Amino acid sequence: METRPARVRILDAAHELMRTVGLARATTKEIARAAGCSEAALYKYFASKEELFIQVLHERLPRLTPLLRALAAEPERRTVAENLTEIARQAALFYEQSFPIAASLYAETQLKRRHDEAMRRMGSGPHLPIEELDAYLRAERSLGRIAPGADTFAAASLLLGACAQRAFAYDAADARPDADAFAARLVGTLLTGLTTGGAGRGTDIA
Amino acid sequence: METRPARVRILDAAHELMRTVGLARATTKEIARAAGCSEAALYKYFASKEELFIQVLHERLPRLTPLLRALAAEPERRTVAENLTEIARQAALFYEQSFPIAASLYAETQLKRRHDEAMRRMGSGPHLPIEELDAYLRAERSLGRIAPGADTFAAASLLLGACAQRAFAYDAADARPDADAFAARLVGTLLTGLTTGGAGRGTDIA
DNA sequence: TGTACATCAGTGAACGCGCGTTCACTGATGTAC
DNA sequence: TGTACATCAGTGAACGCGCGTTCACTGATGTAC
Repeated sequence: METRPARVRILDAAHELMRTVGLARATTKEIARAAGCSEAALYKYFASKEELFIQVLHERLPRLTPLLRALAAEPERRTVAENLTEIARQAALFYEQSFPIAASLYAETQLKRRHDEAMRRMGSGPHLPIEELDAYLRAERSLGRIAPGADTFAAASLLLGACAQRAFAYDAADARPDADAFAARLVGTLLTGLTTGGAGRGTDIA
Repeated sequence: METRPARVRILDAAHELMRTVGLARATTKEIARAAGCSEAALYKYFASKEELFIQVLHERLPRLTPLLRALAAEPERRTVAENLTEIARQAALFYEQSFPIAASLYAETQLKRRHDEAMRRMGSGPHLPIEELDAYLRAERSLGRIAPGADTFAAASLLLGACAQRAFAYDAADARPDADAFAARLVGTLLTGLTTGGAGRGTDIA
């Protein structure tokens, strides 16, 4: 016997189906079956199927913001390399989870536009992590822990971009790089640069 | 009066609709209307709608490979910074074009799996540009034009990741960074690193 | 040249199916007296 | 305590619609004699 409230079960079922079979095949019939209720019950909790999907996007996708804000507020608890490696690791996992669902919005331009606008009203959106990492890096620069001329926006774009791309570049090949090692290597290269030093292969960063 | 062959018109129409209204609303009726033929005509050229989409993916999406192969074969025609900036610029435009359609496959897991497998058989896929850029960078390392200890794979992931993310991070905010300036800033930061120098703000790289 | 037939690109109209959504309803629980 | 009514979470069955696909067909062009 299922004890969680029906609304929660429906959201979870929809989320799971969006991940596994994709937005297009996440039908009301399948969602109801997975949630253990009737199709009609969906409409007691959500005005429409589109409304249900919007709620899944709001309530079920993870956020990167808490970590980034926390580090920007107190950068000095750890070294720059440690902070950045933790960010990259979490970002890699974040995108791995959220990317497939976020990407599938491109198949439904109209739904995507609704979602984009809702994001904009909340001051949120997929560019936010970049801005927040940028803010963290500016804080580090003020502290003199990275070079005074460092381009913090470019660096934020590079690091988060690599983590995001990891989510989709490797699932045709199904050999995604391990998140920990990947994070360490990215940070090593980002800190040192390609022209200088021979800092080398990631594992000696941590 | 339309003179191009019907097959070409159908592929173009499907491509255009996939970009504009999305995979889910690119119906046979709309494709036929845009191509200026009947729905029945689609089935004279393609076995099914899914087959048509697969062909669009094969025949209409641009490729990054030619540029990357050419630079890997003859790196010394220009400086490393110039080569990388050109790569980043082209990659930014490449992802801007191909990303929305590629992403929408996540809504149709089954179609995506078919496409992924076709890619794998051809030895292609979204991880290929990373490998090719990696190969180019190894060539540069052999020539001594970048540091001997440089992590070429991490660098390739950073640069292309940022270009790919640019394609989707900014279309909710609809204020995408200009491709040229963005490319220059990324390369500047990637070459110098965050800890060293004060190379600064991109424009003085080109 | 004319005629009979073959080929070919393409169509209009229909088909069945699965979808999101709605409607009238039910059975369990709570409440007033 | 018993009874009459109200509320509430949820349902089975049906609805109309739009979809991908198919079928029998057409009219134009090519070809053999």
